[in-house]
Amino acid sequence: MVKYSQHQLDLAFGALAHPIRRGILARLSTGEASVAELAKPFKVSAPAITKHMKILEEAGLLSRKKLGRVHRCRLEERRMKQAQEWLAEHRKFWNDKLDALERYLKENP
Amino acid sequence: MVKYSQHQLDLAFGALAHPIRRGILARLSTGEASVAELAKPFKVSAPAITKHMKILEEAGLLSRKKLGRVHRCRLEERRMKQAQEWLAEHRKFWNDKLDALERYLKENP
DNA sequence: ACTATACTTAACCATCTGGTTAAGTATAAA
DNA sequence: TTTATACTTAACCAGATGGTTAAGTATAGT
Repeated sequence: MVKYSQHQLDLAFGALAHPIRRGILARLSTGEASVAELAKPFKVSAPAITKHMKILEEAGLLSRKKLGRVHRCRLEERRMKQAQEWLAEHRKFWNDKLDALERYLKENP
Repeated sequence: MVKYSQHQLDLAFGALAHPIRRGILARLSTGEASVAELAKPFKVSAPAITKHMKILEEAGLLSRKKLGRVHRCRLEERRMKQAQEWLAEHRKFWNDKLDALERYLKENP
């Protein structure tokens, strides 16, 4: 069952594969922000942030509009949800296994 | 709140960012398999599969033991769960937004 | 008009990814 | 013992990632 474009999932998971980009997404999950605000916690150059933004944007996880010279950024929840759902599709199996694993670990500490 | 090594998450999400590797994981979620069995659905060379296996293994998503000349592969549920949980940590926010989005889309088709 | 701010683009570099073919190792089967 | 099977390693290549510095564009403030 292929619900979403494999390529979109590639881009979404690839975008999640870097701590700066996950940090940006985490920050955005609490509300919109400018590029400068998103960049603040990280000690890399501005162009490095621009590149991360581009990867997030091309993955469809983030969108923005320019207000004056400030770029107002927001999460794109739909694409984010698709990544979540790929994992969720398999969660039943994994959870079955995890339940067994956790029982085992409880009984064999 | 950083529950897991950022680096481990990098590797896990990076490993999820390729359709062949997601296919391998999906197959493994239904039970153990040999490398040849995992490779079967994909029309790439054996060394290409070896590399995908290595990426999955280094991400901690997959383990194996050698029985004779066959490598028996299985999912590593714990690491898989860590990736799931990073998303889950943010799901509350996202779901709030998604709920709002879906209400909006229902009312503004 | 000038200067500072917010951000991007260009050019460069090292490393990783994702594929190939050819060759190698270890086990099983004949 | 010879051969086939299961898989890996080596060597190569193209393209993407992730960082840098230097320079550019557009808007805002003085």
